[in-house]
Amino acid sequence: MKREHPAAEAMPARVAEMPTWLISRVYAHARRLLAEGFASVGVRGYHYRLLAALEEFGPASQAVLGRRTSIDRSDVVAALNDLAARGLIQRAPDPDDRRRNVITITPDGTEQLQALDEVVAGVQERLLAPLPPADRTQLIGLLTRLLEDDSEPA
Amino acid sequence: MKREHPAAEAMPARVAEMPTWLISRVYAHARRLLAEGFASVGVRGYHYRLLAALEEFGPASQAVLGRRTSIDRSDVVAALNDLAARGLIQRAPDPDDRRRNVITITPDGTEQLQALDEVVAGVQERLLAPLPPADRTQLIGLLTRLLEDDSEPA
DNA sequence: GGGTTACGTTGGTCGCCCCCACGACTGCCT
DNA sequence: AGGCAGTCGTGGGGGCGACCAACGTAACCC
Repeated sequence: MKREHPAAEAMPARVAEMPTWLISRVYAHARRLLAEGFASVGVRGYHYRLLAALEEFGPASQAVLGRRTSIDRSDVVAALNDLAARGLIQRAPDPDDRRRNVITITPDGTEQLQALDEVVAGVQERLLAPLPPADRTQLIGLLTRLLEDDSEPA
Repeated sequence: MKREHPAAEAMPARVAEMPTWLISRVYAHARRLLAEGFASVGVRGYHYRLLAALEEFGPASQAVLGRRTSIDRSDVVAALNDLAARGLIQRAPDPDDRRRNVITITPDGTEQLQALDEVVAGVQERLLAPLPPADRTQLIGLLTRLLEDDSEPA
């Protein structure tokens, strides 16, 4: 009955309360939860983000998608290949700019996305479970502020 | 003058405020800062964690080190190889248990660790820069609570 | 028209996390 | 004493997320 993970033991003190460490732990936890949820549908984070961007902003070029989702151009290609292979998106050359592809989400894609939305919502809930609503907004606010000042003013 | 990163553009709304997303962004940010800091010394997160564990708890077997730092046994081997090659740690067979190696941090290792400690402290500062002290403790508290209830009570 | 910029794509790297299998060895239990 | 369970070090593999370099094509702008 003692399966569990290798057993945590004790972490070096200087690390235990280090924000970067806490972040990475929470990240690992979140990623795990997401992976669990996505696994059932055979999908990864990249796929979800791309589908979401497509559904919210409509058809777009791969480069734009990449910028919107913070995914590298290269990785967008691969992820879209996967999605196209499953018929969740459609790739067509842009008549107005022959360098581009216009990516469109298909009905199947929209459907899949809705299912994923529920999965993701469940994950948020599971992740934040230990916090009462007020603290959740607090946390979201704090995290957001960490990112706002991200760009170096220099 | 606007080379920057690809340029953020706009994120899908359903994702933008999603805790898992914020976490992953903050994590990416933190990781970058750490990587920058560590790069100058040619060291990675694993190395730092191991050195810290050695300095705080004293010599230990590789398995114990792995448990203390949450690093997989396999990865501990590789990281220790690196550290040993630089003379920052020393590997010796344990006379009391011939399955084990006893890992000891060398004076050079301690020295290196101190340098790294400063680097890491600087990174924490840079990461939390947008937040006043009160909010920093708030954040740390919230993150910690997300982790506490991590293990399923079952 | 010629230089610069943007696009899609290929093909890598790296950090971190994780699993499996093996041989060597210990420890415990009977 | 003998045997089985469990540990330890090690090597192998894989996966995900982020990132970078380079190319050929096409558009842009002066």
